[in-house]
Amino acid sequence: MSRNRVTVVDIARAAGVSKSTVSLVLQASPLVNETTRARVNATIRELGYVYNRGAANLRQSASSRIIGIVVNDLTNSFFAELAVGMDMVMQSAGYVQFLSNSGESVDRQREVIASMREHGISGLILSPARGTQAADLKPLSESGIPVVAVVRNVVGAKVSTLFSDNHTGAMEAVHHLIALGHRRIAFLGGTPDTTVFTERSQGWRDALAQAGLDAPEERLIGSSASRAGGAVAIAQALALAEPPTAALCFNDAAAFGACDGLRSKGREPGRDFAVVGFDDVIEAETAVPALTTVSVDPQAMGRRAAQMLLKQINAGRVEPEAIVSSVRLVVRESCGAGRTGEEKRVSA
Amino acid sequence: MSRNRVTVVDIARAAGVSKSTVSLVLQASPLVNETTRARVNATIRELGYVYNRGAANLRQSASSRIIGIVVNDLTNSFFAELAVGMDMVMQSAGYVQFLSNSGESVDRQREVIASMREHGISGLILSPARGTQAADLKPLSESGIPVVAVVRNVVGAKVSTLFSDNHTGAMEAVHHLIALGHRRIAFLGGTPDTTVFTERSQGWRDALAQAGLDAPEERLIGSSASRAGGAVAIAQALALAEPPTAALCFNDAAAFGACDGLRSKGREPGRDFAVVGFDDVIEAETAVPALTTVSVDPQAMGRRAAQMLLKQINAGRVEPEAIVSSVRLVVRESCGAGRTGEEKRVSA
DNA sequence: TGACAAATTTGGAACGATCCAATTATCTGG
DNA sequence: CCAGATAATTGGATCGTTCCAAATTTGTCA
Repeated sequence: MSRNRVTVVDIARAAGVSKSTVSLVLQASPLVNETTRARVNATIRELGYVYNRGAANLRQSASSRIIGIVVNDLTNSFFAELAVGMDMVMQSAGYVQFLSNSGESVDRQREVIASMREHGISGLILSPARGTQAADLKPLSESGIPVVAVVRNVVGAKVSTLFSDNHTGAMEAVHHLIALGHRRIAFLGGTPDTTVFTERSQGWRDALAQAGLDAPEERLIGSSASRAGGAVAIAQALALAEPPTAALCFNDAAAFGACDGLRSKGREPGRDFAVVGFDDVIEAETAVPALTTVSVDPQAMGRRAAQMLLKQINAGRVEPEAIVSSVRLVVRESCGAGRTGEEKRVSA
Repeated sequence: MSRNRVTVVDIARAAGVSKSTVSLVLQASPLVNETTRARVNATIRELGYVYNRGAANLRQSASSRIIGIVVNDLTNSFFAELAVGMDMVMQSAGYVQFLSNSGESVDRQREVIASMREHGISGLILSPARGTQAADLKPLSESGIPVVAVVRNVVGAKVSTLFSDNHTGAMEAVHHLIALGHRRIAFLGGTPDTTVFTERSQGWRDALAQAGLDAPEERLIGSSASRAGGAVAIAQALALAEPPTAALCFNDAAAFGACDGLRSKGREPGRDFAVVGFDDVIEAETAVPALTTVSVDPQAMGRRAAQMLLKQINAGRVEPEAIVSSVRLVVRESCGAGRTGEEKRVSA
């Protein structure tokens, strides 16, 4: 067994003060005399004392300085960047995170959240697995633990939310493609069971309708929201009687897959077919051709979500707010618009 | 404030037993009578009791069931997959992880580890930031907390290690390129300040030497280990007086970048130039062309690291072991070898 | 029925920090 | 040199659980 740990009492004894004084020093209280503080701090270093946050958290007042983050797929770089953004903010706020992957399983998500709760998280950021019910989050909000839902919605849950403006983003992208002269524009990738899909595909439909163009359902081709899924979807699109000449993809991964699929059919994305993605993950900028995409800036979104949560934790009371973060179309090469040059610095 | 939480005492009162009995029920002790157990469990559910692990951990015996994971770059999918593998094992072992990003900063790494220690982790898996000293891990091992270093080494530290067999993997890749008829083979990407780089580049050198071929230093072109870095490196390689016809890249990200760079110079990877990566991240299989790469299987490596750590935690004493996990060359399209067909299922 | 064993249950003292009220040391000005 | 204020320090109770030794209930058998 590890040797018995050093506690405040040990420090107190060694420094010749009471444990109360040591506690005050630990909290950097102004009440304690400078020389005493120095002596205690020296002893702390000398004995290799490690603060035991668990013990401190026992008093019902204090916050645990732990938050939970649950995402559905860390291997998707969108979520990885989201997590990194959260990590940054939390780290500098002196928090530490439990970070887990639900892998789209509500059961695992439930287990993980329960476990985090036992460990005393003071807040949770959740990118809900498909099929998450409001009831799954009920216990959290009932015990006053703030929750921020990101990316996807949980209908009926009284939690804060942070989504990107999917509808507007999709519309902008489609408008851009129309302006470039395209008339048959497809929507590729994604599964229809998320609000994100609904919003993005509706944006596609609405933009086309606004321009007086057709949005036949055969041009809305779902698939898994991955690189592989994008490849499958583009193949299906090209096989149509009236194949599209451009596509808005559900996300960047699907867009990359669409580019792959085009190449394997001997077509060059950006020249023979316009591809637009959604999210603006890091590789979008350096890929060849650089991906035109609707920038969601997942890292910034992560930071924002973390700030929302911290605000609620500090406020001490749960006051759900709903924020829709705006998006902007970043025009690069894959849509066939003139390359701006500004994006070329990397490969130069 | 949140309403005052439900404790064992509340359960005890409501169920008409003592808190000790409730505690026994919580630990599923066989000592307690069946009917009593049922009654207590019912009360627990009824009152919405949440176990307070922090309080339990106060008794010096118990393990916290928390481990820490620190990686240097979560946005790199190699590390994301590594983390997911660990998450899987930890989740089913009933553990929960603190997961943080050091972003290659030893200072942040130190802070994060210190914070995790205050929260009472019972083990740590670390993919060390560049420049990590053995002294940084000393306090951990001294207090008996097992540490597993993955991917990179920390010289002089008494911790368990899990690396991939970088030297052999690099040699295999180069042998393959030689067998395909290449004579001028470059090594692209990566920075020389990690053991991983040393091992992989040495494998490149040794394989060439074994075949009686030259390994001039000008063909060893370092750069950041990223997509952008790979693009820079290949540009430099093509500008040489005697440009190489093939390259082993430091990792898959650099290899993708090299492909990008080739294309922007009008050369098709796999046809005009052979590219081999290292790691075998998920996209390697679905990219076009599919990337020939040395498979490290990061997710499996993550699972293995987690198992090593759990073993040590359960053993109760720190007994460092060093494991080198074997790698294998996965031949796909980017090296110009005939496509096997087996890899084509996705885009079909 | 009583003696003894086995099965259950139970107070109370930990664990390591915080916080309050109370105490002691130090300073100030008349 | 002392009253009164201020500064600094300090016991002890407390948080929610576990664990031990001891107490109580139940069961068995002569």
